[in-house]
Amino acid sequence: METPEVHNLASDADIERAARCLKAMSHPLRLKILCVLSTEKMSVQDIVEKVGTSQSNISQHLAILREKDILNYKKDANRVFYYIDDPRMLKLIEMMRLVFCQTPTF
Amino acid sequence: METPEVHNLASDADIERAARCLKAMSHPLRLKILCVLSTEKMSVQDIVEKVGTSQSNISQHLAILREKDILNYKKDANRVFYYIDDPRMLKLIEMMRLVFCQTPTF
DNA sequence: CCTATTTTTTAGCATTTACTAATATTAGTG
DNA sequence: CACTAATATTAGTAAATGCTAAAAAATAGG
Repeated sequence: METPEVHNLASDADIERAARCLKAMSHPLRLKILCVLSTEKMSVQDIVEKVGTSQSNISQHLAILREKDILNYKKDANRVFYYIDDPRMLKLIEMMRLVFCQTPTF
Repeated sequence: METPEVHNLASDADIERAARCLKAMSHPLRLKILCVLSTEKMSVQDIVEKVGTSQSNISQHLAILREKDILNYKKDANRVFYYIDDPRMLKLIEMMRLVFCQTPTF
């Protein structure tokens, strides 16, 4: 009996946090946004063009990522530039690429 | 539109696949199930005890993970043992642990 | 067969999600 | 100020999700 409970995402708090983050990443458009932003800071308009859906839709997805602290942003005059601040998030995205793309993985 | 576009989860197909997988992992109970199974094969009953919700609920979550090919299973008499088959999935879970737990982040 | 145990499936319902269309806000420009 | 461009917000609606409770399958043992 593991009394001290080791289910290796240590605590339930960790689990909740991770699940919330995964959920935020688990929509195709949001994942694509993250991929696009993993290499460069970008304005909403640019994201709209790269990702391809309505401006309103992108904005709503950006809001979700923003609220979950997955994206950060900086206003510049008329425009808003979004970017990924947290190195852990970058690492995670890189990991996804490793796992989900045409990869020999090991 | 799709110019030779590198948004680094290579294709939209990759994105869809990754998003579907992430979505499957993005529920606290399912994530906990995955964590628990990342070290050992386990019967449904054992998972119920480790994870903690109704048996029916666990079974439904297992079905979701199974249908997305995230979990594999083996029947043994009365019982069904679930396990993670894909080494990429194991790698991903390990990654989550690195990113979401008491982490040095790098 | 009858029964007990383990697991899956189903039904019903409340909640959340995602989208479109329309409107509002913010900032720059003439 | 009026006008335009960029972004955010709101409202409405259709679909998906997650849960509980109840019923069904599957398997083993007497």
